[in-house]
Amino acid sequence: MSSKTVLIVDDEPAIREMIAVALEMADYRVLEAENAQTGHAMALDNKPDLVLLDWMMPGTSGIELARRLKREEATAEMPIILLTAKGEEDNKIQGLEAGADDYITKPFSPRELVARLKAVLRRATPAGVEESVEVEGLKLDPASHRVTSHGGALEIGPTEYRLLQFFMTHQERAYTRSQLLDQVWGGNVYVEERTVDVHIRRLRKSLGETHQHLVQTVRGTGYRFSTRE
Amino acid sequence: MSSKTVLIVDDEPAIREMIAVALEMADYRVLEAENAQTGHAMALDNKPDLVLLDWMMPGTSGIELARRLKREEATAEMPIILLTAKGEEDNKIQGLEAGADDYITKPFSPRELVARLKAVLRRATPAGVEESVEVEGLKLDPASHRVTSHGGALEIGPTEYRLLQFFMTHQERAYTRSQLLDQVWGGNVYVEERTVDVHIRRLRKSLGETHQHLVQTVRGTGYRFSTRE
DNA sequence: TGTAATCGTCACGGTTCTGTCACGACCAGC
DNA sequence: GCTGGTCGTGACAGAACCGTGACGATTACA
Repeated sequence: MSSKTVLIVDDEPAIREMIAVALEMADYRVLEAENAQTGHAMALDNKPDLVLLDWMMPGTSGIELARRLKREEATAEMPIILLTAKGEEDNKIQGLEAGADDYITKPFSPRELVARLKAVLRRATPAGVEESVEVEGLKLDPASHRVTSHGGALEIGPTEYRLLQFFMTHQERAYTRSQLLDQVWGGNVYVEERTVDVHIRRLRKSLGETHQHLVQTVRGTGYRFSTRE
Repeated sequence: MSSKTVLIVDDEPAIREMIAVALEMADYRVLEAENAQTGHAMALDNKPDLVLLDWMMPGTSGIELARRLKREEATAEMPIILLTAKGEEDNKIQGLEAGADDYITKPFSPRELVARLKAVLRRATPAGVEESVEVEGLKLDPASHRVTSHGGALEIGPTEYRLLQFFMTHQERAYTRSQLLDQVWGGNVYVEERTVDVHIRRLRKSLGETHQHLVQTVRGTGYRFSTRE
């Protein structure tokens, strides 16, 4: 699960900093902008997964920026959370009408912020429907998150599951350890290449005698999933 | 099409009468209550198809009653239309947040009332009443709001009930904590993901030895309801 | 108003998973 | 047979993950 990017647009550095720290601790990537103009530009350039917008800012206000973002094709789907000072509750409806997805009143706790942000992101990212794959009686079903061999369930760990899923959807092609780390582990983790070997081993073990042969070593290169040979 | 029942809750007899006449002419069955307490009781007893609720009433207010009705399982699905005096427009959002389905400002014409009432009813009644589900002797019956194990009643809390209902109508599929929060708790609540674990625990406890195995942990992902394995 | 039920959160501990290492088997070319 | 490189394998410590009991807060109900 790759971490999401959040753009913070607020004119007060202290607030930005506070939010940034909270979000980074929760494993989000953070971008900052100190006014609506640069915020707008960054939203276009970096395509963040969510925008945190201060209501009151010198120059273009947050709500105005929200309207603009919602109006433009490229950013219309981008979830927006408005930040507002206490006592401006009445503006809530205005904010929501401008297209904001949620609305947080200052002061707020970092916990609350992260929780609501998660909730908004959850709503915004519809679950993808993945098809199940089957090969020689070996079946992987993403919906139930299950691997079966001729109907019987297979014991398989999380990483082995992802590895197998990748292989079954990318058959007949050899991948280097490096490529597998990218695809299965996710781009920015530092892991020894040999670690792949260990998980290949574990995957083979999980697959058992019946299906071991599907995971093939390509000496000098890496591994391959194939029914042939 | 059998005629629908509408419950009117308003402290002014004249208004009740006016509405009642309009509705009866449009072939609705009408129930009347003059305060929130009896309104609440009648909503439970008579299960009207829709509730017309005056905002301002002596004692418990209409909006408060709306909140209660939405909170209780038995009446949560019941559509609510709030009636309010002119000039209280600002409260609109409050009303909608309390769970009201529509909002009519006095004074209104009988024609308008009936029209909007029809619209709400149309939206609110999707095809099909909820059917009871049974699996391996475990039965959940939405009508009676009961869970039984081979006929014997099971102690189960509200949240556990909703969780079980969701699971039983979505078997064989793994859900992340996040998805469960969306589906069972409702989109915009801000709750820790681990809270799901706790309710899973409570659900398992309620299900007892006999049915525990149906609620399965999918390590690294979430949970699943399944009869297999 | 007090009591019971329910809820969300936390902290602790057991279990499982993960990444790394070390050792040895295997392979190709000399 | 020797050699350098590659891969399989078992072991292990730390991290991640999940189950569980307890607690305070809120709400329902008498």
